[in-house]
Amino acid sequence: MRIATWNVNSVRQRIDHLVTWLGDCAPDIVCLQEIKCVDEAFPREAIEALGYNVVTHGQKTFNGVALLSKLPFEETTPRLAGDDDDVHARFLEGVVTLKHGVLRVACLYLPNGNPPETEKYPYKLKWMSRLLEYSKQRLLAEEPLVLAGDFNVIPKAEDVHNPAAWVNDALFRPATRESFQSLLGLGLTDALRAVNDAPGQYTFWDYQAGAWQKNHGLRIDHLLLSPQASDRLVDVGIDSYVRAWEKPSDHVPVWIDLDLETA
DNA sequence: ATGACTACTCCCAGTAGA
Repeated sequence: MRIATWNVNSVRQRIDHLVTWLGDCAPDIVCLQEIKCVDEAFPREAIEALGYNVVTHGQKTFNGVALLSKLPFEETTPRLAGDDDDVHARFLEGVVTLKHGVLRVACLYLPNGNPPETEKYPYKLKWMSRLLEYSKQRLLAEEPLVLAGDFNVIPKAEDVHNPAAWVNDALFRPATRESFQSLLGLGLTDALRAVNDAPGQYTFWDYQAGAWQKNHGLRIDHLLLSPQASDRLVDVGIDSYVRAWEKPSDHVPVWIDLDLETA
């Protein structure tokens, strides 16, 4: 069972890349972020033609998330609980049936939070505390659970080329990193770090200033696993090669292989 | 470094991203 996450930075701009990569990677479930379109504008036919079920939670211009799955969805739920006034399309949960029980996958696009002296940063921290509460509740079920997406969090200094330049950035501020650590404190496992402790495992390179060519990247796209999922973790990969394609997203796909039997 | 890219939008200069 391969589960992937990718911030595509506009699915309509990236549909050719997405179709090619789906063929290369052959994931069973995919979490997409920043689709940047309403549900009706999502290019679902091209993806359904590859055998995927498609569920979107879109928004005009900004944000927007989608789930693709070769297994049928038992249920899908948009929006993260805890703030009825939050209209950003940043969260979509899907449940699929396994041979024994279910697998729950939450696709998330966590707020960026910059500039940190504006209301954007408190919004980010509140969103993270809502995610913490969601995770606490879901972990009580003791089921395979995957939180996958663009977290906009640099967890540690080894996850950014020049950490000193990022100390006051919303992606790397102490309060941001502490909130991410509290997720791990609940018993969630950072999948990449479970198999690879090397520095520089980047998932994002800015478009500006030759960041890709200089390998000035960030690790901000993550898959967090409940104990029932991390027990089944076999492999993790970062498909950084797509960043070298023409007109790429600034993020690249990250995937995990879980040894789970399907029905 | 006032910067750099890319994508969006009541169409095109302003906003957002990270």
